[in-house]
Amino acid sequence: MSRPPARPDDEAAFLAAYDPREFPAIALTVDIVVLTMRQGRLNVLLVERAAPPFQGCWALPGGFVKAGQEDLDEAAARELAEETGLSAGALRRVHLEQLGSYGAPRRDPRMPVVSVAYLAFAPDLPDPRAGGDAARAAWTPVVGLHGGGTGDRQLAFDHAQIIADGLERARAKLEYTPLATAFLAPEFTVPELRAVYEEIWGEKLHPGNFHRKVLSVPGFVESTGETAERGGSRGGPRARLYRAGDARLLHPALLRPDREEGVR
Amino acid sequence: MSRPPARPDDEAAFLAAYDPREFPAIALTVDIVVLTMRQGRLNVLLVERAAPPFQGCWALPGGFVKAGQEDLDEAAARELAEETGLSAGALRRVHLEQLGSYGAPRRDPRMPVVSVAYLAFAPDLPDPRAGGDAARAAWTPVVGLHGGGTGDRQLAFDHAQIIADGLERARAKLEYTPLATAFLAPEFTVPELRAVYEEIWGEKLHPGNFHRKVLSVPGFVESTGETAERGGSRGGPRARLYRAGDARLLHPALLRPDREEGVR
DNA sequence: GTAATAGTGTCTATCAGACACTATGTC
DNA sequence: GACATAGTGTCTGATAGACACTATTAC
Repeated sequence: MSRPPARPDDEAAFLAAYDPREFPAIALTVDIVVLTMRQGRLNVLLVERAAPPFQGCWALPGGFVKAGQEDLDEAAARELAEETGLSAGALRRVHLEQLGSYGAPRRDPRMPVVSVAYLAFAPDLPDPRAGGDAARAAWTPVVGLHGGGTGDRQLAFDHAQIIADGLERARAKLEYTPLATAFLAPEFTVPELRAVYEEIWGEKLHPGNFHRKVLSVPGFVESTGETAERGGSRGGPRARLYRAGDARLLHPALLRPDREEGVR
Repeated sequence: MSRPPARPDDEAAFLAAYDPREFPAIALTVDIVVLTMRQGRLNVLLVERAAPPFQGCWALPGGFVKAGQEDLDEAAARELAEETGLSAGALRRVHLEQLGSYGAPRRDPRMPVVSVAYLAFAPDLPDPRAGGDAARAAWTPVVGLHGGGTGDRQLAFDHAQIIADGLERARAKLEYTPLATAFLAPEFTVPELRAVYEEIWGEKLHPGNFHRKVLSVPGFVESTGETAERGGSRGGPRARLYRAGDARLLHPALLRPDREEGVR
């Protein structure tokens, strides 16, 4: 596709037609819902805000987009690297995708700010480091986070909604993609994979049927020929080890149980 | 969720920390992929640009977001109404959802512009009206549009990619939602519904199996008790009429045939 | 009449899920 | 030894798709 070069005339014409009252200054940020599994529980990365607004509240990691210097995906990857302190190599094992954009008129009390939210699936990562305008950064268990219970950390802006949307996207993605493996080490067992599904879907799955199903989907996992060092935490034989396969979509998909309810 | 009111201090502090070189001015637009069925073919709404850049090229309808005055969804609905000339009532029958955001560094040669793309499914609509910076507006058959063939209209910016992403989203949505009915009149026949699937998926479906499948999915369609005025265009009995049901998701889903290929 | 279509019946291969069972580990 | 777990076998009900068939309509 050919693209005409920028000409000063164009920009001048554009700026002349630009009415600041109709199009006031707007800021663009990326915010990232980074999900990981720690001790078998789903965690999300949060930072404590050191400055107003929402000072002292917890928020998603993120920052302003360097307009014109980076693509949105690059901005998200940059913020992710900055907030987690991950090397470029470790980042390659993290799945990152765009979740959606949020632009309610007064979601930021200072000025119009539109946030492009991203969703990341990561294996167990080291503790994050605080930095920039964050007082602290911490992995936070997802359970109860969006329920509004008394123990909840108060979330800034509309980040509770963004997290809820990210969790729903994650639940759906496990159905038809092999991305559950992104939460695990490069080599993993089928019971470990099942634990990821059970934690994110919030439901116990049948061990035998799950095992057979995973192995029957072409390209989901491939055997390493090895077995785990130890058996299950409470006994049982040592499980076989697998790597992620080359499939990008699961056929047939692993469907969540129950979904008859809540469909209407 | 409590939200502190905007305080002048906050804004001043923010602007003081704002480095224009690091965060140059950025503009935000919404662009809409409006899909409809006309004479049995899938069409997308395009406008011809009357001003540089890409003067004379065709582009998606859209415009600048009125920052701080409207949500992104509202901006998309407003642009859709402006470009199609639809009444508020007619707009209620149009499905509108966010598709994704596009922010490659020099996608607009004038200045950094991030576009929040939306996807709309509409029944057969009247001819659009041109307006604003559009010389013309026209429904354009989708076939061959993204193939880069000789007959293609040259598309501005990255709109060819946005349309391709919208089409892929549409294909997926037909699988697990009843949104194919959004392309049809309030009352429709099963063969008409099948024609929508065949056109968007680009595959012929088995008439008998499709018919039984649609009626077996709870809440997909509900009978009106009436039958169509005429039989098929080339003969056959008159089909029964249905309305869209109350399901928001299809269970079980209507899966596309073939997908074994291209999965890896 | 001819040909195409709407809709139903039927058969088969596949799949999801329930249940049973053995072998192998932890404690 | 007690008990939980990994993995396999088997059965059943649901489903997708192929095929056949009848009735109805346009031309």
